[in-house]
Amino acid sequence: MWLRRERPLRDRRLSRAHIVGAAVPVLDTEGHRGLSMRRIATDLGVTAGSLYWYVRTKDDVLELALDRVLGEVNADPEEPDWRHGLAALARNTRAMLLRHRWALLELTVRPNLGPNAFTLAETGLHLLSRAGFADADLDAAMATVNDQVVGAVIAEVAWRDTLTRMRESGAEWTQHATTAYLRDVAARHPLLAHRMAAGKGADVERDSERRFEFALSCLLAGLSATCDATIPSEHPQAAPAAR
Amino acid sequence: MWLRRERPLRDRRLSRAHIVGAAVPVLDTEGHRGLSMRRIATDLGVTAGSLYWYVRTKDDVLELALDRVLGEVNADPEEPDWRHGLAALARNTRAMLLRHRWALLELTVRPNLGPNAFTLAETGLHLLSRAGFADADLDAAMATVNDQVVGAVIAEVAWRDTLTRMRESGAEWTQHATTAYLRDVAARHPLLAHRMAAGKGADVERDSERRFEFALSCLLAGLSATCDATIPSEHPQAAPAAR
DNA sequence: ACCTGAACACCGTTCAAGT
DNA sequence: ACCTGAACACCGTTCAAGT
Repeated sequence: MWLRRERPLRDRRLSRAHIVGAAVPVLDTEGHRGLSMRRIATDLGVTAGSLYWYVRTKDDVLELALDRVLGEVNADPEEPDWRHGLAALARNTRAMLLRHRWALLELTVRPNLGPNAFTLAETGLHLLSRAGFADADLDAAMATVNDQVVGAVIAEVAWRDTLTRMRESGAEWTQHATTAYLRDVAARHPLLAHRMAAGKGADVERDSERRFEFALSCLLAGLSATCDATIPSEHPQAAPAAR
Repeated sequence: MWLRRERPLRDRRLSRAHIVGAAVPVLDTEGHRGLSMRRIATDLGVTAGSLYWYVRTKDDVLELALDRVLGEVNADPEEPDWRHGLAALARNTRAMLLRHRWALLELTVRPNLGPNAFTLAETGLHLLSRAGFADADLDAAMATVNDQVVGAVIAEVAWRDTLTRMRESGAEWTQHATTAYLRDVAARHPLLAHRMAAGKGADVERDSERRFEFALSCLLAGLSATCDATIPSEHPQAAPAAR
């Protein structure tokens, strides 16, 4: 996609920018299911076939849409404390992904070669290199943080979506078949049962954030320990100050 | 899905087991794109409509297929060293996901309520509880490990898939447009450029494993530090032995 | 109870033909 | 150069009708 330059413009009514501009709102409000080439076309007052003048497949549209929303994430590569910088980057990414939930799938289905993706990667690398990582470890550390964020938000979104879906289709938790199935599960899995009981009246919003922060501090502690072990002369402090 | 019990059998030619038995091989060899209700039906010598007697939507089929392959992951909840136990669970999960790449999408698109999913969750919780985690922290720790594994394998698979796709469609790395685009990117992003240069002749297989192990040890170090901080009386050892 | 056959309402993509 | 209109080859799902 990013290799195919947009055609020079003359008297046209469309452009890639127009197409993503139409696609993103549809994705935000109706999800992947709601987006079709025909839908984008009619929103732009045009025929479905026309889009193929600007874009080779529907996947191209999604790739463009992803890079657009990646542009919404901002992070400061010059933040003095690399831990704070990385944490901010992670939190901002999470917030963006919660605004554009469809983007998670695009982010994960292929590597990301758009300009905004590269910019974000560079600031992440910059922060981690200042932490003392280099070469293969720099790659690995960056990947670890990214993967944690993506994995966490994926799980969070999946959970939130089913909760709202269940709210829409009536409170199925209290259905007979459901309680029977869950009782069966609980009987076989004591720890799971204990956790399920605790999660009954939980606040999804707060819990998700707690978990995200737990994972983040856990990971930063692990990264600190790892880079201190590799380059012990870098940070001659008393304690790595986890959390 | 898991709430709708299978109908009692009489003289039928089909069952849910038959359906997943037909679906999984198609998914393994041809991916999501290759799987359609009509395809499953013809493979079973039957009409597409028939499947809807056993299953309510195509999503049900995918949910069943996911739980089947989750059953391939084995892990020992009684492993004495919880770190070893968790690492093994993580590695086995990764291996399974590399065998059934389509499963990643299913795993992430909704929470997972099949019997095999519950069993795996229980052994993970068991290992972490023996590490000293409890209540909300137990949840969070489990989620952190899961999310790391899922996030890492997603990125790995996305990367591998594009590599093979590029191999199939001719070596596009050396195309003029590609090199121009990448040179442009490299000019703007020094650290990225450095890493891209290093990744030229890399071995994907080995690198993926290295990264996975890096993330794993990083995370286990972070978890050890966290639980030692919470319950310092639990493990009165000299050092947490990271890596 | 279980399965067929045909239909419905969609898809993404292609491509001649117009302007 | 850019867009239309119509077609192609598919989808998932429904449902009367058969057995």
